[in-house]
Amino acid sequence: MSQLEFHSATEDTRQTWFVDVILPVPIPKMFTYRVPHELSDLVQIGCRVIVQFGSRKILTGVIGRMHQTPPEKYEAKYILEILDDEPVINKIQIGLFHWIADYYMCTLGEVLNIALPTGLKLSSESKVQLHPHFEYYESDLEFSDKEAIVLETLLKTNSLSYGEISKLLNLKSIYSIIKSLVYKETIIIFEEVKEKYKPKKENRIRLKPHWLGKNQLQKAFDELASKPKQEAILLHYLQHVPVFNEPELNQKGLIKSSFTSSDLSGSSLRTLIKHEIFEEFEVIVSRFDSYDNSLAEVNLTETQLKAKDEILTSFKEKDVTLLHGITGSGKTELYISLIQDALEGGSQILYLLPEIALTTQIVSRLRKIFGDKMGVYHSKFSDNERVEVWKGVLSGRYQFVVGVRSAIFLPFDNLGLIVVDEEHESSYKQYDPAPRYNARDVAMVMANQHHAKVLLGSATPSMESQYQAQQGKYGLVKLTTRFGEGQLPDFVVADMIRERNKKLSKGEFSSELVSSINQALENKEQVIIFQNRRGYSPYITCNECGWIPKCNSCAVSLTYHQYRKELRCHYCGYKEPLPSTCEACGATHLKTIGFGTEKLEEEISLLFPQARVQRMDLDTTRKKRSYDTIISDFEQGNIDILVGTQMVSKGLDFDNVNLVGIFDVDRMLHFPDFRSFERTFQLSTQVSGRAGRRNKKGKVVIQTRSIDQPILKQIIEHGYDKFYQNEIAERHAHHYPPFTRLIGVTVKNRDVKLASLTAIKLGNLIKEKLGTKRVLGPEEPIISKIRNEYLMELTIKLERSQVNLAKVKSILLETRLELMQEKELKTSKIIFDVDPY
DNA sequence: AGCACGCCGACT
DNA sequence: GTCGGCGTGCTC
Repeated sequence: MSQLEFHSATEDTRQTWFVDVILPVPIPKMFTYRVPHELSDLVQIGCRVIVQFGSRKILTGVIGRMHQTPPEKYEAKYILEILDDEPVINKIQIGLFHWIADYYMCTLGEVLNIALPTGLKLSSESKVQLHPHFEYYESDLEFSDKEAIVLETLLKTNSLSYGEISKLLNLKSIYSIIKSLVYKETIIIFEEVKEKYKPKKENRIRLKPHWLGKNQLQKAFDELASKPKQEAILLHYLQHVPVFNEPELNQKGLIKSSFTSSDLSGSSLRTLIKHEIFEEFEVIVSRFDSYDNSLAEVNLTETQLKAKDEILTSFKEKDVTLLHGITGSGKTELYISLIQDALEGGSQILYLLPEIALTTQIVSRLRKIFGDKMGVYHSKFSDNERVEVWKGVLSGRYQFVVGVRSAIFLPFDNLGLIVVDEEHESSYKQYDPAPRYNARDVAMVMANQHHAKVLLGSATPSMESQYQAQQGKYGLVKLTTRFGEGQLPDFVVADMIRERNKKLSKGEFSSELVSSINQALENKEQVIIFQNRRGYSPYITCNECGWIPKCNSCAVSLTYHQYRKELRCHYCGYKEPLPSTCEACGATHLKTIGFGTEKLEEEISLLFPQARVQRMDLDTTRKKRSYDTIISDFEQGNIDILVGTQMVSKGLDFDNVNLVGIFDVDRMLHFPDFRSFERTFQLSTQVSGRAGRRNKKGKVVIQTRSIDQPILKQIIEHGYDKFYQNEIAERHAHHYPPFTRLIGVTVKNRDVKLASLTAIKLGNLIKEKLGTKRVLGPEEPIISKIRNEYLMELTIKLERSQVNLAKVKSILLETRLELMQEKELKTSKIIFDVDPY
């Protein structure tokens, strides 16, 4: 009793903690919860907590701040549980989250949602069960038929989720029934929380310890003398685990599955376990195989060594260095060498790659050098695997991580170097959902937090990065010689208009491309044809009336996919079978218009019947292994011609490719966007880099109808500098990045008129506040409707030096808030996209 | 974003 | 009369 009094006395003197929790909801603030005294010693910033949010929802959040100020305007709820002994997110990250939310104009919750791997998030499901004091058969209460069904089912099954009840009663809204049953105190509602991450477990078998030792084992054999099947199992065990010589090996045992693989009897094993000769136990194992370290050495060439020196010198003065290295100049070796140095220095390293460049090829190459020290963070990994990489970074197991965009969210606490390879890639920018962040740019902020260095690498640096380098903000190092004497390819531009007029072309294939392919096939060389459009044809049309099938939910024509005989919308995923007749006039002839990779593949097979053709695009690489299969088939020479989208442009080194065809450069060139030239230059240069790797000069054929475009000349001459000079002048003249900063604004509404009304009002308000010159639009985008929402766009252009960015953003957010007060416009969604791509 | 709650039209 | 639709306000 005195003990109890003593306790409560100290509790009164103890301070009550409050925590501001970041919750995965799109509300722009943290939520304050009270910490029960018994948990006071356990709360830490960065730990996950379970809290109740709203009347019933249970959520996982992360503690973002701790303090002792009770909120004034409301009573804080208690946190229900703390999930972690140690923070899963560190303080540097919390700071970064704030920066991202601020800079990219989204909420902390949205950042958390993307940052935390799904496996670390918990979700809850509302369920009901019978009230403990309620006895159905002894009750005098009146129940409706539906209520009775629910109660009777609960007697049998213990608990039901809302969804299950809804199905059971064949009703959509079950709310009133539940409310009535709760009111009658016959059921209670509870939340079931599930931890998603499950460690991988392995069942193992070992000898019970008292059998260890020669005499004991002999005894065991004696006992089993008349039971050959059991004896076989014991022998199998001893063969793999020689406990005679090393009894300590028994501790680890032998994996259970090894007993089932051969002709050993499972039931005999069970008997042996029952008779306590063997025992079964469980261990938690990693989902990743283990590897040896340092199997391979990296030897840099003289040029590479020189570049490395320059980078290191540059790092002394500047935090960011741009490495401009042409394709095939061996940037990867350079990265590896720098990473090795950083590892020895004891700091962490992050190596970012765009999705399509993070291939098995590159991972296995790195694996040979860094072995177990390296973690891989990839979107094709399962939720569980990602949690293991996350925890591996926390525990220090992975000092070095190679990963895609989202790897910037891993819990690093001591970064020394971040490498952003293919720095110009647009896939570093996340577009949907929020946060609409650019991993390259966030990486630089992150490096700043850690006092780390950033190396940006590219064969075709983005205008932004090159400009910063020119201005002296970043260091600049060039690598201009190709590895292994490789030469840059010859370029040929095929003028499709002339070819067509002179009837030289075969369909959409120029005579140049056809003869080059024939030549390559004769020489037993491989060919890559690049076409940045998947599917069979971008649309089909009726020969008679010109009808074109369109998506019902989006303002686009449906793309025809031949291998499934389907029409598909590339924006919302809608699909339907290919109609046999025109839905407008009933005519039976529908023709395909335009070339996607599928049709290209088909036409090539027809034109070159002797060649083995393979297609590589989103549709042929959906499965986890399919990408690798195609690549290794190509590597082994089982494919003569590879047709593909962007996927064929990245990081693949094939010795036997000497011809690359760019099937339709115009499509990229005429894309209505200020970056279209930059993108065309980058993509064309990257694909061209696949041609002629070793000792032999490759060839690139570019098909175009705009033969006079100066940019084609720049691609041909591989004149990055020339291209940059022209393009930077254009950007300057028209006030585009890097001279300005853009904020894209998208307005969405299911009603066309409301979408445009909102956009116009919004446009007027911001024009008033920021000046007319700084606001472009509103305009209807090329695709004016997606998933049944009509879109309108505005672009805000801000001069870099003259504008207080933070102030502009707060004006924008205020304006949105203001507009959302208007009853009519409330249904509109307004989305800001900072630094759009 | 969810979810509760309210108000309204459309059917057993 | 329910049932289900959608509009609105709130979440520590």
